[in-house]
Amino acid sequence: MALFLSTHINKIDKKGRVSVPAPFRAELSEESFKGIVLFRSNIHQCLEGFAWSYMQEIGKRLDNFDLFSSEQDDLATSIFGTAVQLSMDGDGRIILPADLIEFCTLDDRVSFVGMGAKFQIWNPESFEQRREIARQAVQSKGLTIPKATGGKND
Amino acid sequence: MALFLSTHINKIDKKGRVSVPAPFRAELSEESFKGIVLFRSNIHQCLEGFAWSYMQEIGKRLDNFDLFSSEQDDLATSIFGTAVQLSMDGDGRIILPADLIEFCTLDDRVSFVGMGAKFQIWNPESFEQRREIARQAVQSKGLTIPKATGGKND
DNA sequence: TCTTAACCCATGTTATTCCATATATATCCA
DNA sequence: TGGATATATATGGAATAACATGGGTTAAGA
Repeated sequence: MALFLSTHINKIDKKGRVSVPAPFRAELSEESFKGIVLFRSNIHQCLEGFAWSYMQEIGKRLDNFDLFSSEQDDLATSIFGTAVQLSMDGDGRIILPADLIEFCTLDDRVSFVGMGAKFQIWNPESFEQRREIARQAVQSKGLTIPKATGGKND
Repeated sequence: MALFLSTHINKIDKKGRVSVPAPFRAELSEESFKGIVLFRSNIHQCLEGFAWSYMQEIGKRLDNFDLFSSEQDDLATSIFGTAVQLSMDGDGRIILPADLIEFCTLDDRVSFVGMGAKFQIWNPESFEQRREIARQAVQSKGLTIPKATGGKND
């Protein structure tokens, strides 16, 4: 499984292109589709990015719902219907669609934030505030990572 | 299996032709029949679109009902009875039959909405409302993607 | 004959590919 | 250790290809 780490800030050129950070590209190199899948976060004013195989996994799980059930329909609409698949050029760049740039009010620079299996794309200034809020939440609530459960992924 | 992603808005020309989005065409390229199957949604004012091979999957699932049961009969009628098989021209366009255009009150533009294994065809304005309703349903009902269950697809 | 669908080609726009360069990091040799 | 040389990365721009769309022409069917 891909593991995205650290925060990288890159520039958007006037054609809307951004370099995907090289360490992220390395994580994606084993994928059959060498590109990323983005969609709007429901919580923050940012984008969530995944590897293609992760979307296939979600697709399989959605198959566990009855076809045409309202649950399946709602989830598929809000997940697959709003996702965008972006391929990379030979230099590891993607083109951010205008509506997504607008959604997270990006200017000329973006932060790629590693979140483990996924990553987020932020306006660098917005992310600095978000980082501080997250840090305080972890501290005040005493949040910790749950222990391994011996599940299927071990 | 084909995986349809994202929402693409295309135009209907005065001859009734619409381009199937190129990424969708790519997903269909491995099919023996390079075209799509459409039928009326039972839930929404939209069309359900599938690759030919997935119609066979639907047939299999219908077998889980008792043959001659009223449920089986109703579903088979509304799905297979109304389905139309549309082939694409050399430029990847289909011609939407007039009764289907009327059913989802399409004007001059259509939204192709990726839903994973299937896709939907909407009037773009109607779909924007539908998208928002789906988003709220996912949030308010707390819908999540189920964990893999070790079913037949693993 | 008239209508409709299939086929072919043209065009503007957008995305992709290719190449060039600057900067930073890593490597190597003295 | 220090300096010179490679390598990787990010970024900019130009050439090329793909795509959606429009129109015309032919073939088929009622």
